[in-house]
Amino acid sequence: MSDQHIAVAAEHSFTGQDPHAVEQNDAGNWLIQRMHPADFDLLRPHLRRVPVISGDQLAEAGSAIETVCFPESGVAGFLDVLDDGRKIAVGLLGREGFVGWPLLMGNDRWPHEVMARGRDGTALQIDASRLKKAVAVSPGLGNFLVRYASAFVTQMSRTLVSNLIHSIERRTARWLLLYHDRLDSDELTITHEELSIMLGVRRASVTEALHQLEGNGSIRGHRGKLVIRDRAALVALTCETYGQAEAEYLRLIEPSAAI
Amino acid sequence: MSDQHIAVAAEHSFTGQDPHAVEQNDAGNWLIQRMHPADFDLLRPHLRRVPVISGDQLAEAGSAIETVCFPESGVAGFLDVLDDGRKIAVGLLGREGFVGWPLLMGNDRWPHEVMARGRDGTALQIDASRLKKAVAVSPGLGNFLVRYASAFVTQMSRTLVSNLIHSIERRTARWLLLYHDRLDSDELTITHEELSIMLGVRRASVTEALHQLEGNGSIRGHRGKLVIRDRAALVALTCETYGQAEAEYLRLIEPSAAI
DNA sequence: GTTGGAGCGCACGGTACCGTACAGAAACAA
DNA sequence: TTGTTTCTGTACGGTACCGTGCGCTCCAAC
Repeated sequence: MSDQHIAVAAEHSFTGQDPHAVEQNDAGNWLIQRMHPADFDLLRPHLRRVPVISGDQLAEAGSAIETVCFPESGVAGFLDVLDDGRKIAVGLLGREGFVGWPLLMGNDRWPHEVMARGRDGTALQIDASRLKKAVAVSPGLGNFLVRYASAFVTQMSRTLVSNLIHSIERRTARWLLLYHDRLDSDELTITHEELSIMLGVRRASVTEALHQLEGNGSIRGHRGKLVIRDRAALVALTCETYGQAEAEYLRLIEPSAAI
Repeated sequence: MSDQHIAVAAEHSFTGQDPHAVEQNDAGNWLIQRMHPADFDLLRPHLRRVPVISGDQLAEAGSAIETVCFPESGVAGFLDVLDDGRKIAVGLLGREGFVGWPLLMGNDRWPHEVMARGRDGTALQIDASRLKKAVAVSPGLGNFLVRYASAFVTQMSRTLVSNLIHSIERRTARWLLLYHDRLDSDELTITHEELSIMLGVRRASVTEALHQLEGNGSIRGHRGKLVIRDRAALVALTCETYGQAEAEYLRLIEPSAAI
């Protein structure tokens, strides 16, 4: 967040460059890190590091996509918003992706609400119009970014399956893994209430599920916090709904080859 | 299917053109119809009309995308395949879309199994490599096609929500609407068994749900067939999980404007 | 220290599903 | 006709959820 922002700026001030400039090697976002350097050069003049506070609304369902951001820490929950105001989580995104993939699919409006979660941190932000121009110049960049969208859709698909066939305990295990993957710490800052929204169930059901997970030693719960103690046990509980989407991400993003 | 194929070929034989050539106006697929004529010209030499029989496997999860097809009749169910062989439906596609949208998202492998359903009919098929070349020549075509992918993802998202918050009766109503939209007739050829796969529930639960729908007069059931008698009643049952994705399709596809 | 709120534990009856199973009815083949 | 398969109706006990509500505990604010 702000402190970090200042720290990063200071770190580079001695180079004589714009102190606000973002460099590819110090970017905390995996897509920024792994994109072709020439593509990064297209984006760099327009990238700015901004603070992201847990609870921030990064996008409003139905409104125009004006800025896109590449998280460097924390997570972003994608929520489908119903007419009655209820919100159901359809996916989770962190520093491995970017908030704005619908733009790369030709959509100029947010299909979901996006909420910052997990921890306060930073993101690299760019105006949607700038990104579109860069993609027009470099089709390879567009292809690279839309491959992430493909990976996210796979995650959505697995979430759908998990919701349909698994108990709340298993679904909770899966969601904790999605969180854990995207944060640096084994200690997750999350309440039962928030998990219940993500899973689309009662808060009390989450409490019960977490007790079961505590029972077999895979997690420890404190007030507003959860500590991951046995990841393997969690993975085992998710059966096949965790891992495939993550492998798909690596397959699609790791190689810089275009289709 | 084959009969229709021959009929279409005969219809054009007197023009002196290649009897197998596909014309934009007589294509039954909405995307083919609505794409820019110049883009259609890029595809035309490589398009072929092929029969599609209900039950055909159009794609195998995990295998390479070699051909892409634009259905002219019937529907295609997208299924996530689990390690134990169980299959869960994540979406439905018909003549309004195309089987192969993952390719336009930079993915060279099928993320799902795709099964032809509903009725026998035809599709316009093209080799994936040919389509990629056409998209490389015309970015506008790529943008147009990937916008359909965006609409499909919205449908997936609503399916996820529907599975999470609605009773089997409501989810059945929604699925019947998705079918009905993509077929010409009020009479749907579908068994309880098949619906149960699509909804991820017991076959007996579907039977029960259909009886409820018959009870309020919205459908009539026969052996292997269902007749839609009151669409509005079905729509009402789906609450907000039907309609939004369909509106999104029109918003993204109707105008030929690029972003 | 007191107060207030947020987070959590727990309990109640209710119900919408589940897995399984079996038999009748319709379509089809020989 | 007879058999065979497919589709449908129905039943059973079991359970994993649900909506609701209430009270405890921790923590922060004052």
